[in-house]
Amino acid sequence: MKIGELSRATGTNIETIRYYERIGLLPAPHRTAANYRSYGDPHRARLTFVRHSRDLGFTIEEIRSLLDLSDDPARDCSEADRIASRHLAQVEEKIAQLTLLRDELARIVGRCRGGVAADCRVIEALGDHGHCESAH
Amino acid sequence: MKIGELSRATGTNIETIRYYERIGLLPAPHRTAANYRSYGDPHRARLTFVRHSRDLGFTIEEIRSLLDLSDDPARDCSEADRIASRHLAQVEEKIAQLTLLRDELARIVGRCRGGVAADCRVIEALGDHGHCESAH
DNA sequence: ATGCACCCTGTAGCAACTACAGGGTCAAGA
DNA sequence: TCTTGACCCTGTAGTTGCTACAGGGTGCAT
Repeated sequence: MKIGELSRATGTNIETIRYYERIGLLPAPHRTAANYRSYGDPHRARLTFVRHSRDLGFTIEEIRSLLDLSDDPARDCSEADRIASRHLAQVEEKIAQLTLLRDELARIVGRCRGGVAADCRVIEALGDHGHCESAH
Repeated sequence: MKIGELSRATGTNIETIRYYERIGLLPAPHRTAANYRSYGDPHRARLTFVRHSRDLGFTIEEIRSLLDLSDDPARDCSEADRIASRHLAQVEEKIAQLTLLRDELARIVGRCRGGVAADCRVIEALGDHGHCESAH
């Protein structure tokens, strides 16, 4: 299939597909006589893997490691588990951070009573960390 | 005070301070005879505002708007409230997204039973969105 | 006078794309 | 046959919010 079809089949921007090829995440496909890229099912599967992993927040480098792993079926699976577990921990930490941040923001937003900027509690709170209830 | 002192006083990297000046977020300070930047308390307050807002996840452009607002004390505070509320909504959406993602990751990680990559459930799950329980 | 901490400008790098500019290819319709 | 339009190509530059140099100047203490 041509790049446009692969793009539609995987929900990936054409520029992004070419970008993945350039950084070596996807192998260079065959070319037609007109120099068009021509993909097969293995390419589609690999790109699906990449997109799904990106959707789950894995970095390109993590995905590279995971792909290396799946390219070599004899290798130990524990590395994949380690990468995914570390990522899970990072996501959990991010959630915790954002939750603190949300609480702080909610407190700030809740203080607005209208009026002019000179008396604005939102602006005041942003200018003074001392108003905050938690570290962030 | 010199840039190093301002840096220590606000916990901001020196390069970042110069960057903020370059993009017009902080006004250019006076210079000493030796061409050193020389800051006063208003600069420090403004930088504190910026850093605090960044810590809370506001973008540079949002901060620019908030600063414009606080520079003009006669203006209506509702715009500040609107910016902060919208940001709060974004943070809440991000938390919701990450929570879905965490659940998906936890499911994937939980499936690893060791063994070789050929049988790896982690890698299998990444390659096939069909295993997922929710959209992401 | 010499070492050292500090300051200056300007540019390039990071992640992970995205958006052109400027061109080539191909099939369908007038 | 010509032309229109959709598609493809390469290469480069932009995005966000910094961070990290390189290569130089300044100021104070020993």
